[in-house]
Amino acid sequence: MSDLEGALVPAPEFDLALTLGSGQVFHWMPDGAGFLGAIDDVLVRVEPRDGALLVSPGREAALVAHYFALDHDLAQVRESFPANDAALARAADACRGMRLIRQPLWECLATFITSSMKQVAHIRAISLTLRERYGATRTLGAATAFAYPSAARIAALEERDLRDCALGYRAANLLATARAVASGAFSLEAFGRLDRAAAEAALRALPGVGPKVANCVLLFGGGHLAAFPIDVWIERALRTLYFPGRRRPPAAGELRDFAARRFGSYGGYAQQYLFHWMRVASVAET
DNA sequence: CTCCAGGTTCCGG
DNA sequence: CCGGAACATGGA
Repeated sequence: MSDLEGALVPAPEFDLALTLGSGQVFHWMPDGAGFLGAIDDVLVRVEPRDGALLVSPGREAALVAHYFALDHDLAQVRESFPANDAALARAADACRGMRLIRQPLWECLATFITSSMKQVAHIRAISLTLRERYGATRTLGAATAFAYPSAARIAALEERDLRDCALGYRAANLLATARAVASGAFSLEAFGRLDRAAAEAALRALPGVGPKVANCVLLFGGGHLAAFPIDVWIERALRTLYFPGRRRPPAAGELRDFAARRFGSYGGYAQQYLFHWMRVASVAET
């Protein structure tokens, strides 16, 4: 860490550690009182400083502010939630300062393809291995880290190479999707102009992308804040909070429709709060 | 050893 | 549309 002070970016109501630890993104490393990580191709160090974010010297403050979505109006997010939902209000309270960051689309898509049936620690390990082996090296002062490998880079590999990164059956899916992106069959630029339904359909056509991963990409990489990924934790949360004591638990379709109706245009935030709330509660039990 | 993890796909009702 | 089973890997 340098003694040279970098730019100070205003960051009210922002909890950096909570945001980076909430299962949205998997490559940031703790570094003293801050974190070190790549934003797309740029290695950055950020550290909370009394309502602001200290950004490593020479790095664009605007890049950081955009990535961490410091412009999201969290009060408006909370106000959009159902007024009588005490559980959600409690979860939102426990997650004060958590933001839904804007991830580069390709690395978000690729990372969540590798995330299926994996614990967060495993997802982090896979991301790190892929970056170390196939990503571009980036330095910041004495620190070194790696960008996520491009779609073209992964497309040039063989399935064997990816299995060697502990991807298991996900290797074929990541490879085929990388090739679809590299060839232009799936256009990352065109994706940004699609509405939510069209964007979800385009994602679902990719191998290894089902409803859950598609919604993670819509939410974390596509800026669709109404997207509502339903994983095992959220399923558990919805069942226990909103369908208690039901003989046969609601099926996937019913849960999806329920969430869309109940949580509205900032459903993604509701989802992230509930997700984190459930996981913290689970850790507290054990 | 068994169980499960921010699921997807394919198959038979 | 729905429930089941297979699919790799590693930590608890």
